[in-house]
Amino acid sequence: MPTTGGRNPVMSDVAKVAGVSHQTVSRVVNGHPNVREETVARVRHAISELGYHPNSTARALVTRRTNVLGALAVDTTLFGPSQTLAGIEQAAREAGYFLSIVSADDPSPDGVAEAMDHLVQQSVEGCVAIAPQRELVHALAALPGPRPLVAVEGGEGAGFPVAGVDQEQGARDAVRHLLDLGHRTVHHISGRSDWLEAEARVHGWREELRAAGRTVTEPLPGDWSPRSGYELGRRLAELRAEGEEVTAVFVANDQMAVGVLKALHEAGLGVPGDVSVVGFDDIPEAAYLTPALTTVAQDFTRVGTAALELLLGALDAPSADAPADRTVPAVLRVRDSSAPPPA
Amino acid sequence: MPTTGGRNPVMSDVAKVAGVSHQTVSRVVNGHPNVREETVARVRHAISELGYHPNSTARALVTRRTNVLGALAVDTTLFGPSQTLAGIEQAAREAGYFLSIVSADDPSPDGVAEAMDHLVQQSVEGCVAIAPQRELVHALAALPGPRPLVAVEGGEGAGFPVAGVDQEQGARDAVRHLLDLGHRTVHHISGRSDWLEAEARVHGWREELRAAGRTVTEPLPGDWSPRSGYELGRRLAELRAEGEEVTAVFVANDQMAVGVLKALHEAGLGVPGDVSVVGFDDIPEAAYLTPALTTVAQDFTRVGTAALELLLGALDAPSADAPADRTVPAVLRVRDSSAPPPA
DNA sequence: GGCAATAGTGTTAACGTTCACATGGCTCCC
DNA sequence: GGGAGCCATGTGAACGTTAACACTATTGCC
Repeated sequence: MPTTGGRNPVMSDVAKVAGVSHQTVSRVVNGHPNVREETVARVRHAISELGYHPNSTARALVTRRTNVLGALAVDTTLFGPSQTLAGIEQAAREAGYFLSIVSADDPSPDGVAEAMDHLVQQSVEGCVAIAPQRELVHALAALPGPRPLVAVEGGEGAGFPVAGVDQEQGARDAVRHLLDLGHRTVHHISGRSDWLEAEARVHGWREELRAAGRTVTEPLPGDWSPRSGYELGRRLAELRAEGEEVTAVFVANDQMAVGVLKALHEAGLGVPGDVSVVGFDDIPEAAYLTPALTTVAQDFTRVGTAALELLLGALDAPSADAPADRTVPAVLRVRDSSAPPPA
Repeated sequence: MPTTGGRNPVMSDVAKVAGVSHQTVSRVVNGHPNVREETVARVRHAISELGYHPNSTARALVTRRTNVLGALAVDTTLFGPSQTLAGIEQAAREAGYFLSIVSADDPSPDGVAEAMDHLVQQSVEGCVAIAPQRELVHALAALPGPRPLVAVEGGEGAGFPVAGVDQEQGARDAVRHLLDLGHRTVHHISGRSDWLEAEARVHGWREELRAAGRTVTEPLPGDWSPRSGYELGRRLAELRAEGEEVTAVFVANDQMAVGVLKALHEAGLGVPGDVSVVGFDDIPEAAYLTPALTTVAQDFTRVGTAALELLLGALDAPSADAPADRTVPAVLRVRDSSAPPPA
């Protein structure tokens, strides 16, 4: 049993054992065609005997390909981003890439710059950024960060391809559903105003109401948290107590919807008897809330996969052609929290 | 303005511009002390003029340090793992390491082997594995994967250090809280039986009841999902209808607790009036459920940080001394879903 | 004033791969 | 029978960095 004296075995060790040149070992390792079958076998044997595995660093140095992609993540405490990240990881691995992640808790230009610098230092070949905030997208576009870059939920016109769910269509579907049930208008509790998704949902909601010629109320500004949902749910109950017609509310995410349900319940309002509630995201708990929440599902895994496809496309064709975007449809899941308005 | 003709600038380009040797550039880049201040300035200027940044691959090749740590993640759809991952990432970055993640959707030996191989190929310097399942821990221990390795929530005796929350203490606190309220015994809805955390919570629950001399009922086996919580919640209601004394239930995670609340509500049982419910995890929604859920909070970020500290320790002192573990306390958060039993 | 230590810099050789090219030996075909 | 072409293999030079050592001034000290 040959050994390499404590040292990790390298190609020339294998070569010596197999009685060939290091180059032939390289050919075997990389599946090059023109190697005699018997030689391949001898090299393979030497490899397993020594426990050799190729040094990716040396390979990367000479090929100028690190095989590493970067991912910028924000707020992975939220359901969406963490799911998307999982989708990206899976797709990256399938494509034979490694994925290095860095999170920017802080969407300020400085925070993003630091995070991106971390990726550049690592010589990533490309990067996908989960960039739900307007400020972050701008910081990203201005920065000399890693390229190519694709964004998730980044909004158009940023100068790089974007993959995301059709937020506006999802919002319109939610509103249409409520109008179809007979509600005269739909209130809205919105997400953090600096998030593009929040904005798109507000826009979809408003446009669908406008198209139907309904009253458009002022959206109640939340911050995605259950707490803010709870507070705005109370506000909604107050409005109703003051005589405003509040029979349906479209809440910008499920976490806030949880808070809304609690607030309405505490105010003695039945859901969906008095008020219908529709959320967004379809978190795993949604179907098991009381009442089961009608919501708009986003296929985050598909978004992650789509983002990676865009990135791989950009890597294959480094031409500076117009960035094509990829949009995944949102789908409404009707459950028990929406019903016709009280008679 | 000097350029390098399309090529990425390398050290010798900087050296030429600054009128020094490449070695001096290296010294400046690495903050070596013995360089004249004026030279440093000249080199720095050349660096920014050329937009040079050091090639991490070449550096890694010669120093034999990749500066990359690996993380094996399972089921990042769950709240705990995704939070922990975020904690690990943050700690890794602060320590100057890159983090490469790989997820094993499949805890079988093959799936783990493949995931680990991916990390080995990348020459990670160490690895932290989020290994909540018994099978996974064993696969990990048997595998010739990356070393050093630390596990999160892996249970002891696996042969590598483990960081985790004190599940058993958390479970005992939950049970004690319910007993203190006056309940004669506490039922338990458990997590997936192949998860070590599930087992530890069952154990803590059982021991606390035993220590108090109370009846220990058969745990109802769930799978962490809201759906299973719902189904077992119905089962619980049935048991009660059949005359069994069911006044308190300790549910192994909050997601299942959501389902339990729904099932009890549908069965016409009040929480906490008829039945008290205590969860585990303290997901963001917990405080805004109806009623606000009493639960046991886990500080996942701290667990991630602790795991990374263990890993860094192992990297510094590669001696094969006994692996020390790190345990983070769980803390009970009393809210509205627990109260004294009905009179 | 001389000798050792030290600050500042340069030269050369690794690190472990892949790439480009060279070298034989063989087959094929006119 | 002799060159064109292919197969199987080897040789040497990259890739861009850091480590080791060598070298020259300068300083400190008796």
